Amino acid sequence: MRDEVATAPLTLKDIARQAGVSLATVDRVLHNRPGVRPDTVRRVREAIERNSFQPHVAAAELARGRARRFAFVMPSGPNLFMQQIEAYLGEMAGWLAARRLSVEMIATDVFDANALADCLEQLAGDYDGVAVVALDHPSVRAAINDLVDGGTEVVTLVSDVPSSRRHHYVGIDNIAAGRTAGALVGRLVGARRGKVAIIAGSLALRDHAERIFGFNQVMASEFAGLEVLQVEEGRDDDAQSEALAARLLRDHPDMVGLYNVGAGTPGVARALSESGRDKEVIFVGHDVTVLTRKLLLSGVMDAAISQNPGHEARAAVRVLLALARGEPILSEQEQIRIDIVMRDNLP
Amino acid sequence: MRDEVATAPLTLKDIARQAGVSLATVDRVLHNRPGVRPDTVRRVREAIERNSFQPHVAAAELARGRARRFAFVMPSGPNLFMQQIEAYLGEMAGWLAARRLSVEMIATDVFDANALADCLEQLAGDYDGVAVVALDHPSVRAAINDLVDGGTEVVTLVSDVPSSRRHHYVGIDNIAAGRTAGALVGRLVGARRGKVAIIAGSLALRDHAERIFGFNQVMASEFAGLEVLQVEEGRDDDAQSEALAARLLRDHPDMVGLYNVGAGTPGVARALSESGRDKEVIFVGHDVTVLTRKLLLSGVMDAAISQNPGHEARAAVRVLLALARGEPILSEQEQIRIDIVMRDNLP
DNA sequence: CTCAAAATGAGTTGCGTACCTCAAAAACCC
DNA sequence: GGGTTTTTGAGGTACGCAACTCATTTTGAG
Repeated sequence: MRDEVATAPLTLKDIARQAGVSLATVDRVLHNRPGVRPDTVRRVREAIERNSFQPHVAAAELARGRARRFAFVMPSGPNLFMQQIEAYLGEMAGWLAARRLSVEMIATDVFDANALADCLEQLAGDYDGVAVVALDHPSVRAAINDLVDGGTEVVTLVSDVPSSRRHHYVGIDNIAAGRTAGALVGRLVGARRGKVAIIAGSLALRDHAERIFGFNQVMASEFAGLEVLQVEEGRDDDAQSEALAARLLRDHPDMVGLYNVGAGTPGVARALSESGRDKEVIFVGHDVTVLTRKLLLSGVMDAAISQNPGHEARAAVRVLLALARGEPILSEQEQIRIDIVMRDNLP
Repeated sequence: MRDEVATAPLTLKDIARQAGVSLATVDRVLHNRPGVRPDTVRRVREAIERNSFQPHVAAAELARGRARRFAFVMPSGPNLFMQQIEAYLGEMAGWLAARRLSVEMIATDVFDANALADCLEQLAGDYDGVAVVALDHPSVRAAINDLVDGGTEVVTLVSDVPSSRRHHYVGIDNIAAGRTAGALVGRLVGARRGKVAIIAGSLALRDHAERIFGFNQVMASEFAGLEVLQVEEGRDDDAQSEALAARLLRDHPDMVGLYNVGAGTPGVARALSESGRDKEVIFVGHDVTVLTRKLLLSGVMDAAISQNPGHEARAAVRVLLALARGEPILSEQEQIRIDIVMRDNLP
């Protein structure tokens, strides 16, 4: 009992013969070159459809000659998550080399919209594709659109600019991530009542704001017994976050839940441990790093919401490559899932 | 501030020149063909190392000519999970065709070790790679080893045969999955006390047994307040599982948790809903399907442990392809994660 | 009908590798 | 030293497509 799923041993020559035209004409149609009558275009297209012909990527890749260059535009500074993405790109080095792809990292101040926009503008023409950890700002949007118009493939990474004409967004739905965090805190707190604190990096960051929105949504609709405190901003900094958490714990002896929206998790965890209340306060944060790993294992942290950075790095490269080649994107594959990571399913 | 990650514009001709030999000799070394002095082999290898040369996959693929054939050996019968895998392979049709890969589905009775072994033996020589939902049995192990010896790449899918010489296992760690389920049930039950029931497909299935093992491990060590009932076997069947669940609910009014290890989740859910105790009994099962999706959304089901079937299908194909090409495997990419899926992070 | 413009055919070259043949050179044996 | 075997070189062909040239045919406008 065998069931064929896919085959395609045809070549362009076969298509040309079937369409009753020459190879040159098929080539013109395939690459949208001018000088072909609409009727002829139709005949060729039909022959391609009829045989569900797919150009042999290996042959196409070999024939085009020049290598492809991709750029990853990422925030400068000691950001662990970004370092991880870079590390994962490094692991792909062999894969990239075998496909004659080069990936270059470009660091900019991601909080400065104009600097980011300038940086993007400078890339025009030099790269076949750009992945950018974007900032949703008019000048960045314009820069992205300019790149797209110039023929560069653009994907946004981690943080989206939905209003731009970027070809793809590689990252999670942050509202859903916040909802997930909320549901976890609420459910793990259980029947107890008390207060829930939120520490974010900055409310000006789109992803943080969205997470908080989702978190509050769930808390309001499903966990009426829990009172959500005003959001505190820790600037994604360990020391600041620790101080904030310590103060919150002191001021609210009835705190039962704590959600850290951005970075600074180690600091928050320290405050929690030193208060001696790490077992009673449910603590949920984001991203699995060496540090959060330990916190999950020791039980200080109850769950981490994670967007797999390795997956994001690879997905960005794959999407850029598929776009550049004109291949369809396997959307299910490239979609970044919201991972709930607890002690027993640590990757 | 730019930082190169990977490049490789060299060709075999460059390697030949650097090593002071001809293209033919480089070719001989690269493909382990005989007739080259050890010293010459070393020189060529060094030149390859020194330049971290990577053959251009597109060129290699084009040159080898013939297409590759892969076989997926899967259980016959109306298994939703397997249908999903097949569906995802269908979605890859374009991707496969563009690479001149063919994937064929072969159905067998996966519970009959000898039938499975026979089926595998018949594939020898016809396929470049085989992915098999295996059964851990001596004759299956022998069949897998025979395939490997015959030069066929073999990966086990979903269910492993660790003692065989298969090249790779695409699936999750089922003990960890069971542990995760246990931790979820225990934590979501919260401070309450009572009984926890387990319904499995069959204790003879390796993956089910492992999940139960992990589940019990966690319950024993961390949730002493919960009494785990004896495992019931529902044969992965909806009706049987429903009857079992109904009986368990009747016999144990103090049941607070329910873990369904295999299929049959809709049946269990029906029993739970009809008992009117779906809100108080924490229900954790496996896999996200159209049906479990609804159950998660309605709240009957509290969490699903999921191994992404789309990921498994694609990973199996990618691994087989990488093995056939002699490329390294991106292990982090191909590792199947244990997904915790709750209402708010439904994919 | 004429002539220019548009459309098409026929052909070439090259991409980097696999795989093959045959001859020449080197190494080895006695 | 001669003869044999092993090792190496040189070269060719093929893979399927991209990208190009140039000649030829077809089309449409006037």
